[in-house]
Amino acid sequence: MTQDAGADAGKAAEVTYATIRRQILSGERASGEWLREGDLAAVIGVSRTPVREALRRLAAEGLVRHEPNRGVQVEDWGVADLDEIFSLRSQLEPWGCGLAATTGLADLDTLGRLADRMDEEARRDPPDLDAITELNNAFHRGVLEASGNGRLVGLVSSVVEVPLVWRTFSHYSPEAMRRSLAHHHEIVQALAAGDAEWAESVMRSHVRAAWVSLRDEHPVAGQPRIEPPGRP
Amino acid sequence: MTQDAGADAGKAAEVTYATIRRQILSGERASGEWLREGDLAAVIGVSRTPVREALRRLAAEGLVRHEPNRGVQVEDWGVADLDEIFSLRSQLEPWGCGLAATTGLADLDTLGRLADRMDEEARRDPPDLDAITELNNAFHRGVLEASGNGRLVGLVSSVVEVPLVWRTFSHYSPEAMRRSLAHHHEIVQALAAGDAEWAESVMRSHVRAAWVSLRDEHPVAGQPRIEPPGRP
DNA sequence: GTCTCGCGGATTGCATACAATATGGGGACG
DNA sequence: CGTCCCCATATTGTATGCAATCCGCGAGAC
Repeated sequence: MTQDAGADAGKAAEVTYATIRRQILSGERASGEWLREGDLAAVIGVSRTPVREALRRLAAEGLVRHEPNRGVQVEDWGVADLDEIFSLRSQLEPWGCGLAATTGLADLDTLGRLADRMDEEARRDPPDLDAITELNNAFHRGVLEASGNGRLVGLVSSVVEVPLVWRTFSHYSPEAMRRSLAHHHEIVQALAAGDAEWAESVMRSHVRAAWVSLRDEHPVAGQPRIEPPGRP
Repeated sequence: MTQDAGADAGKAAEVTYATIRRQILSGERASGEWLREGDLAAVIGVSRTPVREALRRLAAEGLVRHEPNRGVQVEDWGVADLDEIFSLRSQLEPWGCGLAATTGLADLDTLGRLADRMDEEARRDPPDLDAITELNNAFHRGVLEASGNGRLVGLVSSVVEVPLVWRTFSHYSPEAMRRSLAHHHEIVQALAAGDAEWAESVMRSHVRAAWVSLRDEHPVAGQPRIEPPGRP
């Protein structure tokens, strides 16, 4: 009864997977925490079998680490991971965004509405960061889907599904937030104009601005700051 | 007795996973084929539990498709997938190769030896395509590992692990084969010179040549040929 | 003749019982 | 007093039994 709410999908493995995944991404399960099959089974109200299945899926996605005969623990992430993730994003997302400008697949109305709704949520006091996060992820996914390359969507998703990154907006300053929201509208305009280079460029700015914002929130004393690479 | 050979690793789930994965990549399991848990368990000599675990892992990696309450079937791939895969590769691998030129992480001796051994295998009559495939994959992995971005290695691996691509060399003409082998040596030289642009450029040529070779081997009558995108 | 309903076999999904393995502490020995 | 071994315990890995679901086929009604 702990989590199932009213209408469970009839699939124990699925709700187990969704529950644990959500708990990890929200930070409810701390990095390094051991996930015992028995405990999870008892809490969620299923047997160990679907729990094992869920843990294997999460391990394949890189959210948890599976040590044979030892158990499963939540993966831990640091600034080095942030650099890996964002250097990849700043390579893939601008490219996909540029493609999306010319495929004609982009649903500009939907993307525009998502950007508008993010503006609304941001104006609330206090802003609903979870809602903004969800809208932002939907926006980025929508852009990449318009690239026409389904694997690109999956790759970027698998890379950004990390607590630090997933909750990007929790770390934004008001100014960074405003700039990010403005980028979204500019991206829609670039896509509408069918200008691949513009679209690519805005998305690159968007991603790299996020990179810097997150880096500033996660300084690691003693570790040398690695500046985002760039052309002189 | 079917597959376990002498020294099984003591882990039924692991050997099951490895067995099925190898069968799919080698083409032994055809696209669209249904993988019944019971059958696999009987053939491999384990119970259904580790089989289910292996199938879930393979599903998470995209090698098989899992339909709830129906079963698992081998994913089927076509020319469209080839285009997705190679447009991604021609974006990621050259970038990673360029990075590898300046990180100083590249083990040039090992990479050089891999390229040499591929030459040797190619000179045999007939060439051992499986051996060449293995060496080639090790070479590409080695280059990407030298980029210093571990996630890049995983991403590219997950994308190229498709039968059509995995056995790239089975479709090469002698000329394409020679050119490909020459590229490997040139990549090592570019890395040794620390010239990122050279390294990136050679890898891009290498990947795009492979793209064209594979496309020519998998023409689909009736479907319009989509030329690889390129700048004028 | 065609459409619908219901039944039977096959297969997956889940739960539970048992076996294998790692961990930590206590005691004997040097 | 320190070290090593051994066993108790917790946890994972595997096997098996049962319930739920899906698919195909055939009988019956219109």
